[in-house]
Amino acid sequence: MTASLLTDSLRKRAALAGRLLAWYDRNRRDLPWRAGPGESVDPYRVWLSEIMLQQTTVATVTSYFADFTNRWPTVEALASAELDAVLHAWQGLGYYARARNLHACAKRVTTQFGGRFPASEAELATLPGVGPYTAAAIAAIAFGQAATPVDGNIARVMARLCAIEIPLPAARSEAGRLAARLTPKERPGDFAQAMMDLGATVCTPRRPACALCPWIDACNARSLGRAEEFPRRPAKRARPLRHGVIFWTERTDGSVLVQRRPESGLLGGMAEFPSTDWREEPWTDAEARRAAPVAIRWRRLPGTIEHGFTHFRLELTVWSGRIDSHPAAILGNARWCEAGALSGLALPTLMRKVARHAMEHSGETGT
DNA sequence: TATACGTGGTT
DNA sequence: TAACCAAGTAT
Repeated sequence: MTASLLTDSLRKRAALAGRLLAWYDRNRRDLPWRAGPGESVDPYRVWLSEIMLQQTTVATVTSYFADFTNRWPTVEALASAELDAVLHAWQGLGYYARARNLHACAKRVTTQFGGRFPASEAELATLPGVGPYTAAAIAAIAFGQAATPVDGNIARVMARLCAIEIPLPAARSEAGRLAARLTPKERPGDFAQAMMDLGATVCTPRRPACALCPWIDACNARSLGRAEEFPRRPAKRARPLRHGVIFWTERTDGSVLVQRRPESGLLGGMAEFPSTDWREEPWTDAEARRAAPVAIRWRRLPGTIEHGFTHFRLELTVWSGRIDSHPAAILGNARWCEAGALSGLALPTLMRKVARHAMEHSGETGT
């Protein structure tokens, strides 16, 4: 018997929710940000985990979450940190606007709300970096409000349960409307987490384990034999390939030229090595020399750095140059960083690849 | 509504 | 291997 959430009785919907909660109680995963039995929920940890988990896997988040909560056990502690320290701790996690908003949000909660996160979905949604999903998730999980977050898991579970034919991203709001009809007054936070766990472990994007699903008899997509076809997705656009030249500028004392990226946009606020623009047209050697941060003898290192961003792929050529003493004319906002201090910089993964490549090839002859 | 925004793991 | 995918938000 399949579910029809718009016409099913309240009792039938409550039974469906109850079955999922029972499944959750049997299969509950112990995650570091979840309160253990008898522990009270800490809104700070819920919020921090939800921000980290945006578009990021549990496996990746775990070590960052442990590091952040060790260094900054409270929202006030995080608010007191320097932005650069937060960016440094966030390096490698990606989507760096999250780190900037995290810091801004901690300050807002500390100054505007006296260190207590607001409990309502509407107030939560006014905080930097907190959108509709995160506001609902915190309200439900940390404050027991009957809110219905819709993440990718929940959208997929609902799209299958109700065979939503509308393609993403519009399917998301439809999924939210339907999921709200299932959300129980009791344990709304557990219900949301149960939906997400179900999506993450059973109702997976590919090859869902329907035999293990507490909703197998209610699932419309399953009854149609089309579970894997939901949610419908629009065709993806190809990611263009962009090219750039990046300059590894070494002083005779071993220092390297670095600079800070603009506060917003790609890798905003993170450290980088001076580089050309990243464009689709490859750079000629002559163009690269003209774009170099200082007029010295450069050599092009063998090989390239390849890196994938969300909306384009990047191929960087690394050029290496050595310079004596203190050149009068450089820089812009660039500065020298001692070799041993590189690890103290907030370097995104791309720039770590560049540094590793440059150091591996230092001493070789370029082509 | 559409696009910008990282990275690592899986298939 | 290239594509796909992940507990989304800001603009």
